[in-house]
Amino acid sequence: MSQKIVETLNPAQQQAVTAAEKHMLILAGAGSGKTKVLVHRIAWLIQEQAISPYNIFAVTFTNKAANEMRQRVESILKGATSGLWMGTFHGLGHRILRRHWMAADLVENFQIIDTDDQTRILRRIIKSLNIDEKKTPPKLALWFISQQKDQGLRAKDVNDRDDFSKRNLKLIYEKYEIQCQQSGLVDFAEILLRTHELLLNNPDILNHYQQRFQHILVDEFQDTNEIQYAFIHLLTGKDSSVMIVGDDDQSIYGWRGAKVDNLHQFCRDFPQTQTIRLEQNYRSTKTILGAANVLISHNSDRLGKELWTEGENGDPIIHYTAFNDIDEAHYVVKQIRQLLCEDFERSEFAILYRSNAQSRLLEEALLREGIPYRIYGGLRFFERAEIKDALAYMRLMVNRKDAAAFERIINTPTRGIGDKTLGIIRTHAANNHISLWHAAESLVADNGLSGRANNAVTEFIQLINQLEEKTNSLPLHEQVDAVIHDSGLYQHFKQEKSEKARSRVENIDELLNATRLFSLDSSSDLSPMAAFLAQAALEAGEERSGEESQCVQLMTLHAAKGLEFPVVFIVGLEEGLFPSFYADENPGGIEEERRLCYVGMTRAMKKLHITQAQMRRVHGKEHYHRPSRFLREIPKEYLVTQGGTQRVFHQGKTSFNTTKSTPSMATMESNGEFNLGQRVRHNHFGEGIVTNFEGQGAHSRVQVQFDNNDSKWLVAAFAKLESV
DNA sequence: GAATGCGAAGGCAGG
DNA sequence: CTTCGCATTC
Repeated sequence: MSQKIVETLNPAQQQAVTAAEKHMLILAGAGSGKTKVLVHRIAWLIQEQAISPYNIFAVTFTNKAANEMRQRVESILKGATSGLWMGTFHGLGHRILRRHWMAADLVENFQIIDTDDQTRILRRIIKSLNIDEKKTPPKLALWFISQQKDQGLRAKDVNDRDDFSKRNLKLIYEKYEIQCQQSGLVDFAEILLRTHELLLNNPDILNHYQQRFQHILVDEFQDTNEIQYAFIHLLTGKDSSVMIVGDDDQSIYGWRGAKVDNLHQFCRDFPQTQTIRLEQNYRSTKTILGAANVLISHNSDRLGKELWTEGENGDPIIHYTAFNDIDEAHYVVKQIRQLLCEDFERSEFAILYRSNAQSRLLEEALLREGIPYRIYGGLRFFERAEIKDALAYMRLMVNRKDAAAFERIINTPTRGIGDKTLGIIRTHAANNHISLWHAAESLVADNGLSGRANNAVTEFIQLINQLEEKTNSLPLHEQVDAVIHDSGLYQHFKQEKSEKARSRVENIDELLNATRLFSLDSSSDLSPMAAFLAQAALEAGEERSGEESQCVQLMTLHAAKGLEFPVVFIVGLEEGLFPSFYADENPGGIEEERRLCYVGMTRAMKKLHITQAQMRRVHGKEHYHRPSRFLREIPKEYLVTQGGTQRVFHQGKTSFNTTKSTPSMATMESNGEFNLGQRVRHNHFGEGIVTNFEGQGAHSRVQVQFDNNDSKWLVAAFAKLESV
C-alpha cells in the first residue's frame, strides 16, 4: 500500500509527500505536478501516518480545485475523507463564522454579498454623504475598503490625518461598515477579517482549532494576502505542521493585495522550514520552457528555480506581427482552422488576452468562421442579473434586514415603486435608524406615502411575507419555484422576445435545476435556503463545470492560471496593453506583468503563438503601440517571426518592424490602390499612414493617420496621395 | 394636470 | 448606469 502512494512520483515529489520535517515550503514550478503532490501528501498522512482526516486543514485557491483534490484523495484512499477541511480561505472562514456567529458578532442568518452588491451599497453611501462621485467613484471606494480589510484594518484604524484624500474614503468605509453590520451582510474581505478577529479575540475557540488541525496545507501560497497569512500563522499551534506550496514566478494577484513576500516571510516566521523544489516540468516542450525561463529570468528577487523537461524540443514559438487588431484575430482563427485540419480538437486551443475587452474581435472572427468557442470567466452563473434577482428574493425571505437585497428587488420586476418612493423609504430608514424593510412597513402603516406608492409597497411587503409563509415547509426547489413565479420574475423575462430574455429564462430554469440537485452539507445546521445562498455566493466567481467540450477557449491570462492546453495563443503583446499601461504606476508592476506572461507561456503544451498588432482600437480610438518588451526578452532562437507590414511610425518618431508584408496581408487589406499601413504623403497635411478605406476606384475614400496625430478621411481621387 | 414611473437611447471600459 | 421623452396614476 505504501508503495502505491509514492510509486508514481519522481524523487523530489516523493520527498515532498513523505517529508517528516515540521514545516515545508514546496516551490513548485508550472506543470511540475503540484496538485499531485498535495493530493498524495494528504493521502499519505491519512494512510501512512494514521492521521485522522479530522486533523487536516487544506486551503486551495478555488472551490473547483478543492473539489477536484478531494475527489482525488478519495479515489486514492478508496474511501471517505469526512472531517477533512478542504476549501478556499473564504469557504473555510465562512464555515468558522457560521459556527461561531455569535462570538463573531454577526446575526445568525448573515448573508454574503459580492462586489456588485458592494458597489451598489457604496454608490448610495457616496450619494448620501454628498461626496463627488467623479472624484470618489464607487469602484475606488470598493477597492480602498477591500484593501484595508485585506491588511486587517477597520475603518477606525484608517489614518487620514496626514492624507487628505483618505478623508472621504474613511467616511465611506465607516458608513459602509455600519450598514453591513445592521443589514447582516458580509463581503468577501470581511469573511477573512472577521474570522481572524474571531480567533484573535476568543482564545478558547482559537485553541480548539489549533488543537484540531495538526496538519495545515496551503496551495498557491504566493497569492495569499496579509490577512490570509495572518490567519494561517494564527491557526498554527505549536504542535501543528504547515506545508505551503507555491511559485513566486506565478504570483499575479499583487494588484489584489497578494504578497509574494509571504513566501519569504513564511521562512522567517516558521524557522524549521525545509524547502523542496519541484523543477521537472511534465507539460511543455523544451522550446516553450526555454523561452519562458529566459523571460522570467529578467525579474529580480526570485527565489530561484529553473524548470527543465525530458520532453522533446517541439516547434518554435511563432511570433506574428499583425497590422491591426482585426488582422490579429484573423490570424489566430486562420491558424486554428489549419490545425483543426491536422490532429487537433477544438477544445485543445486557448486564446489568452490581457484584458476582457480584447475578446470581442476574436469572438467575431471565430463566429465568422463558424468555430464554436467558449469564454471562460465572463459573467459567471451566479453573477447574472436574473439569478441575482431571484437570489435577492430568497435573501430577503431569510433576512428582512438585508438592504442590498431589498434595494435590488423592491422594483424588479417593475411594480410602480420608483426613485421617489424609494427615496422616501431610504430617508425614513436613515432618520429612524431602522432597516429599509422596517421603514417601508412603518410608512405603509402610517400612510406616509402617496396612494399609488402605498398600494405598490403594501403589495411588495405582502408578497415577501406570503412567499415565506407559504413555502417555509416546502423543499428548497419548490420554494424557489414559488419565488420566481409569484414574484413575477419568470413572467417578466418570458414575455420579452429578445435572445437575451430567452437565455435569462434558461438561466432561471437552470437555477431551479441547481436547487433541485442541491444537497445539504451534513455538517451544516443552516436552513436549506440559507445554505444554498451561502454556497451560491461563495462559488459565484467560478464556472459551471463540464461545458468546455468541443469549444475553443477564450480567457484572460489571469483566468488561465492552473490550466493547460496543447495550443496556446497569447495576443496583444504591445506596450501599454501587455505590459499594461497601469503596470508602470506601481512598483513591481512590470515584473508582475512579466510573471503573467510567464504564466501564459507555460500553459502551452505543444504549440505557442504570440501575436501583436501594430494598430489597435482602444475605446474607439486608434493606438499605435510599440511591441511589448517581453517579445524582445525572448531570445530569437526560440522564435519564428511572421507578418508585419511596411514601416509603421508611432507619432512620426520611432520606427519598428521592417519585415516585408506577407502576401496574404496585401491582398486582404488593400483596395487595389493603397495598402493598409502604407506610408503616404499629402501636399498639405504631410506624411502619414493609411489606416482604413472604403469603396473602389474614383469614389474610394482613404483614412490617413498623419504624423501630427490627426486622422482624416480623404477622397483618393482628389487627395493626390503619393506613396513614400 | 402634476407627479411619478417606464423604457429607450447614448456612455463607459483593469485583471 | 445616467438622461430623456412619454405614459400612467391619483
